[in-house]
Amino acid sequence: MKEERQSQIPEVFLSPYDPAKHEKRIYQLWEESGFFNPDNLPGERSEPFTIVMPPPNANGSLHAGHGLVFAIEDTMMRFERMRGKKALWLPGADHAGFETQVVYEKKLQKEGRSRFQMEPKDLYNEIMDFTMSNKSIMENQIRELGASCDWSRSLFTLDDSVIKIVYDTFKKLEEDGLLYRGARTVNWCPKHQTSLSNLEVNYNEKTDPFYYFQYGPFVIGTARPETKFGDKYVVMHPDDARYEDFQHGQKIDLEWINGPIVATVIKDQAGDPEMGSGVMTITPWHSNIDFEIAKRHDLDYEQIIDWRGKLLPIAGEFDGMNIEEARQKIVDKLDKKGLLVKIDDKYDHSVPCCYKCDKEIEPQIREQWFVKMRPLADKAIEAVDSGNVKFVTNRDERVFRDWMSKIDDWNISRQVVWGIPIPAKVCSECGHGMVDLESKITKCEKCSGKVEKDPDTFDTWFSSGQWPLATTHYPDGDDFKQHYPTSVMETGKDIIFFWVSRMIMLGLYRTGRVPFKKVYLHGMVRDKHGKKMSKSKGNVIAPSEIQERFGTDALRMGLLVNTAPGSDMNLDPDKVNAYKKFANKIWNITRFVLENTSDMPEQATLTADDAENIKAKLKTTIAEITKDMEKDRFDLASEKLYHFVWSYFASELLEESKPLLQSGDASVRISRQKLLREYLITSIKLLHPFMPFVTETIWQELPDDMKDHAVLMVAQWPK
RNA sequence: GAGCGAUUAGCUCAGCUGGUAGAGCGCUACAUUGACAUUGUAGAGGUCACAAGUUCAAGUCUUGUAUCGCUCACCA
Repeated sequence: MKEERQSQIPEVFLSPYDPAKHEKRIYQLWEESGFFNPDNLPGERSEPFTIVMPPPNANGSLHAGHGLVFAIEDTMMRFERMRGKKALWLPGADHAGFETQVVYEKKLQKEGRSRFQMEPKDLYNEIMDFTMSNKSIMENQIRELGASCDWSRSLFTLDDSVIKIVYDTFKKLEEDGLLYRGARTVNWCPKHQTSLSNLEVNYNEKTDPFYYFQYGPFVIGTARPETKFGDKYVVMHPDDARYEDFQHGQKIDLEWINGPIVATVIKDQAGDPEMGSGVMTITPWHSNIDFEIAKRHDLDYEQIIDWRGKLLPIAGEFDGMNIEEARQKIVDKLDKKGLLVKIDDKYDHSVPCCYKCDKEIEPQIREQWFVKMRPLADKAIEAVDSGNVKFVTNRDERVFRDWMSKIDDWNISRQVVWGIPIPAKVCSECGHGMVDLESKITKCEKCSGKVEKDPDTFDTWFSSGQWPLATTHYPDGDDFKQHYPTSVMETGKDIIFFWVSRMIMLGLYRTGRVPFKKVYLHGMVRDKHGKKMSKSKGNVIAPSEIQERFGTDALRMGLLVNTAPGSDMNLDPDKVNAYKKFANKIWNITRFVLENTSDMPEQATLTADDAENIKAKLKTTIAEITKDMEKDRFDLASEKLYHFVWSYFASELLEESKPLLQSGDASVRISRQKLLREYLITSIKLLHPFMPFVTETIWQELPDDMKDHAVLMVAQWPK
């Protein structure tokens, strides 16, 4: 009897579900079906559903965080595709400017080379080769995660069409008076030899000595004696009674590090009477606050520290010395001169550091391109106010508004070769910058001086900020007409400022419309104890490793179940293993149902009891799951499905069916067969967005009369 | 300095609009040629951080306290 039944089911079900045996084949089936491309989808589909994929950096392998990105986005896509929408997921790869260059520099360092000994062109070409080979590895990993994106529309952030849009935006910003080139304080990394945006700077807690020096009649305090050579202005608050005898502009002769100097008294609101003695000297070239004061009073400023972190000739005998090395020597010298008042050893402060190398940032004045953010940010806030962009969590919306309300101008130029060149000329005489898309400008518009091509490249986020325009081919592309604004922007909450906010601002700026209607931000993926994954801690889990052990579906479920939107998730292999078992459970349910329903007649009717069961249990489950998914609660939907399938379908329904399937009453038996098939087909469909591989593998083995389409990916979502 | 979040079973976390607590792993006992050992059944284990308040009713709402974490800003 048993052998007889087994002979009627596909042989594949006789052994446990083995993901490695099916996943590749199934992805190929999808890709060859053409259904990743919305133009090929079956049936009439008018309503678009579009996601622009956050293009992964093409400089390495996918990490666990990417696993979460693709699990969430693919689930969204598959759900909406099955619901009959014109589903388009736009893939891409990011050249990731500075990020990639840093990765490549490390590689060069291992080989005993340095970018500073290379021709920029050679360096660029090497990084291009490196990126291209990583890109194809990465794209295969995206396929392995089951991503149902339209590869025929794939784009790279350095493609010509992308650069064209970026250049047009740059030009338009100039025309609209939103772009300027100016000498301003920038965050300079002495190691990487580039400026960084404020977002690329981390503040590290440090305890340093704090020095008090006699500066003429004043005592000044500083943690950075090495910057003090050029200090010839002494600043105090206008209302500070202790210094009311000193007049603004008053000259004072005093002895300083390298001999006598003339200091000038400046009264400015920035002087904080509470701080130390209430008096400070300023170093405008190496401090933003000091620079602001200098600008207010039209003071001189001079560079003290060079681009490599060494002292300049103004330092006299300290010329050419590293600042770390010079500090103590300068203090010693001032001490010998009797100018050292005291040293406070426990001064806690936070110092700005490069987010990549952790080396201290040296603020420097440098000519850079800046975008005026206020007008762009105001439009973005309006878009949120009017509900044109919605954040899935209120928390994200608050964070967004807060940052937007106090945004600074954006330094978009980088001294990095790996990126989109800035199409501009710079006057070698007056420093004036001119946007020059066609390279036609030969002399300065302002002073008729000689011009040179700007050697810098764009901040990678300036181009990424226009990614929704690029991927939909603004302004004439069909995808732009049909799919912009896109439906959801799903990405990590760590790049809300870097990327999400800039896309909203630049999208609004170019098109007058938001680039996406909804923002879903996921949290970070950590190790099973909630610790950040890092190579140094050795707790990094590669998605591929988990996929090999448990299968892709299990990884996806492990990432999604009970991970509330926006909250961090801890990836525990034991949890993933639970869903590996679950995949096998579905597999065996299918086996049971097929074994017991192969003789079901075509004309099967449900008994009243079974009809009632479907109405009360199956239909309500469909409704609940659908509702959760519509609210982007994939964490709840997946958990409910797990319990519905395992605790109810397998443990209860299947068990209670066993005697009924043996019933002498044919109508009872046949009804039960029909009910089980109904449950199976519905479960497989509901699970498909979450566990696409095992469900499609099963689907392909099911008899045709159970299916509404040959490919589950485009079958109809249950109602 | 400012903002945000968290605090629920041994561990890691859910609990969405308030109705006497759930999952995975772990633990204990029992079962076994059953669709499934990638198993089944049963079970132990929680004054839901603390305090006060609103309410017929609070893990869920309000306020405060403590601890942890994250983000932003910044100092001479």
